[in-house]
Amino acid sequence: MNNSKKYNAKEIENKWYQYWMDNNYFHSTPDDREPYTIVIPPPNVTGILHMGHMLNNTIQDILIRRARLQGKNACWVPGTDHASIATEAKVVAKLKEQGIDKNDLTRDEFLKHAWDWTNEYGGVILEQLKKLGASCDWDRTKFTLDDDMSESVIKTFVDLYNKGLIYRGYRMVNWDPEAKTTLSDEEVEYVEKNGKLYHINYKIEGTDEVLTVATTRPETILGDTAICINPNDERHTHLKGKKAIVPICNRVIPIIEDEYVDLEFGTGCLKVTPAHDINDKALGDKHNLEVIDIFNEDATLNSFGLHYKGKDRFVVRKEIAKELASLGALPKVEDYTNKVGVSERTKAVIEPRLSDQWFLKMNDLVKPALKSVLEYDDIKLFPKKIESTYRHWLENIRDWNISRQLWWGQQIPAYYFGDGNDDFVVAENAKEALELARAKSNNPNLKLTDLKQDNDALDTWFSSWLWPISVFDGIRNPDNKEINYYYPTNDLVTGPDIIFFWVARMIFAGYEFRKEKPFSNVYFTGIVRDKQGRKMSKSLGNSPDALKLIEDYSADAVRAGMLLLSSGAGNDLLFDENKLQQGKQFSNKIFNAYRLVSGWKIDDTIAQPEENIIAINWFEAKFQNAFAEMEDHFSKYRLSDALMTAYKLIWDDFCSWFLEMVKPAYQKPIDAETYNKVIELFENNLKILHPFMPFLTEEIWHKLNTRTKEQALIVSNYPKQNDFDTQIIADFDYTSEVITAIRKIRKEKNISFKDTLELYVSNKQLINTDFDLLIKKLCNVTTINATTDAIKNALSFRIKANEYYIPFTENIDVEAEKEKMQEELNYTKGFLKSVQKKLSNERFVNNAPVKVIEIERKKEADALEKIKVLEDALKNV
RNA sequence: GGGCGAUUAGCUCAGUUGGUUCAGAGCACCUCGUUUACACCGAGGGGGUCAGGGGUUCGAAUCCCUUAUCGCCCACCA
Repeated sequence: MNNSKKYNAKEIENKWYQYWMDNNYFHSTPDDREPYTIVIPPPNVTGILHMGHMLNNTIQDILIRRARLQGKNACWVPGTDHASIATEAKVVAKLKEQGIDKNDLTRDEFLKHAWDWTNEYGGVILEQLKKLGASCDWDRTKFTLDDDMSESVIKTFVDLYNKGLIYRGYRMVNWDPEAKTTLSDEEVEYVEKNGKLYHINYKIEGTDEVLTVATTRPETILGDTAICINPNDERHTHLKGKKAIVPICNRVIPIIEDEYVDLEFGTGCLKVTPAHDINDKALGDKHNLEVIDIFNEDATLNSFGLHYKGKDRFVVRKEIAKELASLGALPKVEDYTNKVGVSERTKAVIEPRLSDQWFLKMNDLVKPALKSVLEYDDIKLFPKKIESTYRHWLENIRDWNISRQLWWGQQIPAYYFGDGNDDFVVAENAKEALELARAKSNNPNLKLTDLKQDNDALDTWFSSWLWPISVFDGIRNPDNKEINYYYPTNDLVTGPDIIFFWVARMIFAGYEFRKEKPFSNVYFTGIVRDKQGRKMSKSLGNSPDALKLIEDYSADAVRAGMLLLSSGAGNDLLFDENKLQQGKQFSNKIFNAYRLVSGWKIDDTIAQPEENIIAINWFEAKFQNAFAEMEDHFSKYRLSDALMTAYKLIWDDFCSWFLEMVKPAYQKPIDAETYNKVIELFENNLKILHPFMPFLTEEIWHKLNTRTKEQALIVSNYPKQNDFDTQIIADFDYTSEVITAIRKIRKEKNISFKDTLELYVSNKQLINTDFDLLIKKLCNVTTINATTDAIKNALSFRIKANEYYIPFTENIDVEAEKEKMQEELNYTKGFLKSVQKKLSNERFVNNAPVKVIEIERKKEADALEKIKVLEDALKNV
């Protein structure tokens, strides 16, 4: 027996993880069992474990371990994401430190650096997940840039292109000047920024008059190609048909009219810069305006910027304001806050920019995804309220810009063979492209070297949206055994922040490429915040080191602690280390329960005491009750409630009640029958706790299980759900109240536990008499006798509405007790009055259900009885 | 600007169809206790006008209206 009173997790956790791996318990291959599949939301390959990952992966591991115990073929596919823009930015930054400029490298040279980086630092997070206990099938680890994954992506692109769903277009897109790439709408976030609203005067050609427009981006005047007024604006009627002169560049531009202009905002005049604003572009298209792009790709000004050429837009903004002021063209500058779009990754301010990009048409893809979630309930979202967000996005979806001006990712499989807009083909490889190009160009002499592949890479999410299919090779080999077995997967556990980036798009991909949903349930975790409710972030320094927490508290404690913190799906959780401490204490409690049991001497010659039989029957029912409750929680994805149920079952019912009831007297042996049952019940507790705290439970399982009926807990069988005796639970609840009441009397009256008390009961029919034995054992009452009138009328403590009596011992302050009885009497009378008032209300009696009225009548009768007894007792004192 | 959600004990949260069990749980707190698993323990206990106001009903934490505060998502107002 281990003499340490404390559970030492460290060595134990490493030992068991190794043991599970050595025995291949995480590995899954298709067989005739029911599959249960989860694909991990692949973390960024260069990422490290943070609190969000811990929560998210703990939940997945709980689900997968439970399924494994249920006898399903559990398969959890791990992997990482190449995260094109984030990783490329990191690599570029690292090269810069070494004095290397990305622009000086060829694509291949750059990719070599990126791969070196990935191979060196990538995948660390997967090792960290092992520390957490994640039981992923590591043999299946995937990376979104693996050859087979990339092939699937390219095949998909070609397929969608051939279906006419992918097109190339010259559009206004979100431009990240720092990463020098476009972004999808989802990659842009809007932040409130304090800026200025500049009022700028434009001269009217041929007059001395000026008109004033307001703008937050004065540098863009150099790209102005019109001024727009509202035709209904009487202030500006005289301007119709005239022309304005842009200050500084002195370009003459038309004054156009459009009802789009808001009469209320600013001066009622709008400058139109079609190259740099999406609305202006629309106006420009409508009125056939010239498009003047004044920016380079890094948002410095180009030659249209005149003497500002080469300067950054924000520098120019300040300088041009000065110049305008000196020209007398800046009548007013006011403070102004507005929402500015920034890159989700680089935080650079986005510029709307016109360029050639690839787009995926969304309208048709959305249709089945809307129906499956919102109409057929084929895919369930937890929490359900997230469905309205989902619906809103899908109903307002716009085409997806899938091209990125990056190298780290799948290169777009479009090959150009000429300078015309349409001089390109799309194919899975260059050889196929050549054939297509020859046909399309009617030039059989085209050579491979005449083809130039598109420089752009695909959006990362264009590979991750295939994840549940591609990890089973279902794109390249749609009929393979694995995809048919594991797909659709069961549960997806992810953060709500990527519902559009990823979750919705996987649903699109599922229906488009497999004609079937990718998963049945989506569990959205909340955001992990600090105690003050702030988001955890590097800059605030409020994010604890995940690995250090595992080190300090053990993986089990961290897992349990995170879950204890957690509320339902979708709710944020406020991280508090005390909860991890609670998890650790729980580990220790269980460990000590093991120590107790393991110290018992077994004697198979002694008969099983009656009270042990009743205790066992009770706990068996109690266990089934809790187990059913847990299963119900699981069915609703209320994992923290499920854990809490197990926590209370083990700590309160098993340790505090059950073990105390069957515990043999000091240095006395325990009968073999009881002992074996205790072990079995202990093991059942370990089974239901295992998904939450896998290491501790595996450790104790092996210590307890010397009968080698099952090898390892992780692959043992979950308890069976049985009908259970609810009466015994109710009887015990009643008994425990009696026990608590007796303990309370002892405490209040300072009666030592060593002093034996006499207990009398007025109505033996009330309870299962077997429980009397437990009362005796746990309360040190020698005899339980039926009351006599003499006892009833004597001074005594009354328990449970006068059903039990303990005669006063000599040390009792009789007057104080009398006073208490009087108080209780008064309260009861008041209570009776309120009940009777209710019962005398005709409308209540006429309208309320019979059941409710009966309850009130019983309350009345009970109160009357209680009053009578109290009055009698007081009289006799 | 539009949509969604929240507000219940000191803290974090449960409360499914309005009616014993509805005012709860865990933690924290208070008191007592070192009894032969565990003080990371045991036993006992206190604590809430269910955000404010109004309404429907015999009856409301629960349904309706309204006010306040907070959060999230979406949106091109220069």
